[in-house]
Amino acid sequence: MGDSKSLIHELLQGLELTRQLQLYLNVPSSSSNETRELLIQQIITTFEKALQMVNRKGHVAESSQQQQPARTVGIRMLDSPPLSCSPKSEDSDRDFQDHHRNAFKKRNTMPIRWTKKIRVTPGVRVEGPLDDGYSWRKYGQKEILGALHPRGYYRCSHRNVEGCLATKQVQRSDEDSTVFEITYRGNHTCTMESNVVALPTLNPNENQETNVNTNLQSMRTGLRVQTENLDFLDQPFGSIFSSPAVLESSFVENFNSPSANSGISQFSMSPNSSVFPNITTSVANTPTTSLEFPIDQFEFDRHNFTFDNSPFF
DNA sequence: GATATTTGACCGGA
DNA sequence: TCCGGTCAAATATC
Repeated sequence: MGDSKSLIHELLQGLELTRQLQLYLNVPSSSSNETRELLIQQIITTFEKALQMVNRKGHVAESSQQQQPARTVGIRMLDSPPLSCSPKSEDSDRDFQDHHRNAFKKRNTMPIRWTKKIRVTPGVRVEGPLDDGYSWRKYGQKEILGALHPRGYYRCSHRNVEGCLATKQVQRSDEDSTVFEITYRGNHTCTMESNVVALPTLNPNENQETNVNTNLQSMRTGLRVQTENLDFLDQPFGSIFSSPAVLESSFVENFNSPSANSGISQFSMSPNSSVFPNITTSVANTPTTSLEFPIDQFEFDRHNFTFDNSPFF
């Protein structure tokens, strides 16, 4: 029963992605090129998932008594960009807005959730604002049982203005204190483009480094990548593309330097210290990133930095 | 004064 | 009942 629904959902998602791709084929720009590739990737992934479901269904039918190992697809999705986001989720978001007060008092069970890991390595200072392009406001911090470090809770700054319900949680890894795990929840429904640093690509496998580098260079040159055409970001699948391919820094300051606030953020981050250039950028619209970090180097953990969804799933 | 952060209290799912 | 997630008042910063 649930499998059939999921299957239909995946197929519908593939259909929707295909339509979006069709739209993007009419948008001649470099950023949309990357978006197209991303869409293609998503479409492939979606149909792979659908096939997996079909296979699993068949397998279950063949041996109905055999226990399935904890829904591997579902687990994957938990840590993935919100491909699990369904057409239904738009209604869900609306519901959240209608009843957001009640809804957010409850444990956030939003299915749109994905995690990434970021390693912060002391040593080399790189300057520049590097966040996920959104403005976050911290609304809570909590000690987590069994965790050495508290978990920070952030919500989109535009929540009040536009009712954007995106949230994220940031927690420092117990095993490696230089690693932060960031869990994103919900889609950004805000249209504050000024805060959106282009995140057009999301290939977590081979392009991650290049993409981030590209984004950094875009920021470095003061370019702002147009997001006007990324209307689908507000759509159920949107967060797939708004998911942070770029590492953010806002959490670091809250864990390391809660007071410094210069308006210029300076920090380092590179998958390879020799790859990433130093960056200095003013980020007036991203107050949470406008800090000078004590952390000298901000480094992609190329092994840990993952959407855990290779390739997305 | 406006805005952001901190932190203790509360709520509710598991 | 526990504990993660959120609220909201107090506080800090600009």
